[in-house]
Amino acid sequence: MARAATTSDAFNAVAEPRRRAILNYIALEERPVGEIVDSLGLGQPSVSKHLRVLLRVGLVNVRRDGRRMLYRTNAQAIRPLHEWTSTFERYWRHQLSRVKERAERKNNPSNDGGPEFTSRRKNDLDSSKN
Amino acid sequence: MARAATTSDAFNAVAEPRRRAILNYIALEERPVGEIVDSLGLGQPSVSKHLRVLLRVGLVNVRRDGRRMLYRTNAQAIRPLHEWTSTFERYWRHQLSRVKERAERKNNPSNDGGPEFTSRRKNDLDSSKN
DNA sequence: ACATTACATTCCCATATGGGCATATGTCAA
DNA sequence: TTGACATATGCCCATATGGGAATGTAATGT
Repeated sequence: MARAATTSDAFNAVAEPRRRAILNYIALEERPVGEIVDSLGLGQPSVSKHLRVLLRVGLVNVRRDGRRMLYRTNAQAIRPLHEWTSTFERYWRHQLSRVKERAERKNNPSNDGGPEFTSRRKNDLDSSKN
Repeated sequence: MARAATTSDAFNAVAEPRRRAILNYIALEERPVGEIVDSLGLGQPSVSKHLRVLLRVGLVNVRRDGRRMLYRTNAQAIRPLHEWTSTFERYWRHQLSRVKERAERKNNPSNDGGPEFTSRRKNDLDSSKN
């Protein structure tokens, strides 16, 4: 099998740089396809296809206005991604503090008995199934 | 051209469900490849390949321990994703409040003169280049 | 040096895209 | 109804994967 279909979820949808660009562009206000095409300098069919993908995963909403289709980012659909990344927040904080300690130790060579930080040993944390 | 290479950035890397699973699994503590294989029920070559991708974009770190390779999630590399999703936080909050208003209006039919929320009109916000 | 363990790579193949072009659709203006 | 606009789709092609099997490689034990 190949990669999971791009249309399957928000994670795949935002993996495309242009789709992120589109989401950023229409986050504030709904816009017709043509404006997106002009602003981002992409082909019209290309933009329509990207919008279709974004629509499928719920990342954008559409509304018809005459012959134009007004798209707008549906920010709520981005929450799952935000939440997933948030679960790592505590980790990068720990890691940052360790980096900080190392830096300080370097400036002040006196051994302050701080914890080790480079190449952690095993068993310093519970390893039961995530 | 086809999709941008998966190895190009964190967004593409985490688009793969298994890679996210791996990141979750080794977020707390470094683990040898074999353990990841057993725990996630994936093929060994497959896991090695995913780890290689994650390593390239900096989402994991490695350390050799005898014949084993201990991988661990480098949470900091996830910050960019977290920050990107955060830029939409204010939007989904607005959207949520609008949904809330609609719900309240529905329960209390008296027109409170609140703002429109369904199908916004054009020009209600500056539309200059993002 | 040889067998074993733990991973990393390489090959091959089916499939998912993404872009550009041409064309089908839907809508509004005469 | 005909013509012009604004989008959406279909088609074709080059390319990027991802998985599984087989094989290469590094490190350990005897």
